Amino acid sequence: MLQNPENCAVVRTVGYIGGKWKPIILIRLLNGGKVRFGKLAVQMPDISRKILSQQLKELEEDGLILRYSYMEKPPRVEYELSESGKTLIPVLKAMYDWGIQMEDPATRGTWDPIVK
Amino acid sequence: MLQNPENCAVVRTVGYIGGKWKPIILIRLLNGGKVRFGKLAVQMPDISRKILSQQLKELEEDGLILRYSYMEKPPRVEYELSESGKTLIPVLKAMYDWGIQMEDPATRGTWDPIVK
DNA sequence: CTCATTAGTTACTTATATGTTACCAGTTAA
DNA sequence: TTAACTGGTAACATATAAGTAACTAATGAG
Repeated sequence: MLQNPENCAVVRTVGYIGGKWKPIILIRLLNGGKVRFGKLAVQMPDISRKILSQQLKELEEDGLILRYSYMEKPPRVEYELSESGKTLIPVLKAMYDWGIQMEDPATRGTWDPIVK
Repeated sequence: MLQNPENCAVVRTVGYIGGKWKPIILIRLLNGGKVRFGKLAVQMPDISRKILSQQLKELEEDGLILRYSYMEKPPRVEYELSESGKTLIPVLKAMYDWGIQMEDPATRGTWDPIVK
């Protein structure tokens, strides 16, 4: 995880949810319910499956998501926000709102998975 | 800055304030007023002056802080949160509170520049 | 004259994050 | 019997972030 020499709580939070992909993964799981690995991969075309797998494993190790693996062939694995992960919702909301404010109107995207 | 292929607002926010040092710098400037470069350097013993300088420049280029350079020798430079930077306060607060929740009690630090 | 002062920069090195490609296993359908 | 399905992993390559050491310039103090 991100180094944190001064043991700053904000840096710690960045370590848990920062980076290029973790916010997107978390937002995909925000609406609740289990989501399959393959569905996440389809929803995020630009992330490689290796990185997706790696990020999911880190989120699971950090206790933010739960992983359900069914012993079937072909395999089926589902992910879901944990109780601890749900406490992130107001944090993600604050970061999301601020990021919207800072968005260049000319480059404005339509990507808005936080719908409610 | 951090790549953001899906143009996600949360990732954008991480790009502005993420990393190992930016949260700490911003928190140091939260209480308002101008702070000299050297004072920041003393308050953050583990950051090299080169990196501190670089991070301050990025924050300034992003419009989050203001830089006042007085033409004196030896030089004097002061930094201050901009109006745009002040809009970060609720975001940092949310991230700070969450980070405190996640802190391992055994490793609990005493570092708490958000005093009020 | 010489040294300390301040806020940097330049060149170079190391660490961390992210990415590409190829490969695997057990079952079902063609 | 051959291919497709799924959720990975291993080996390798690159990109970004962070760190180190040496150096600069104008003035004042000793």
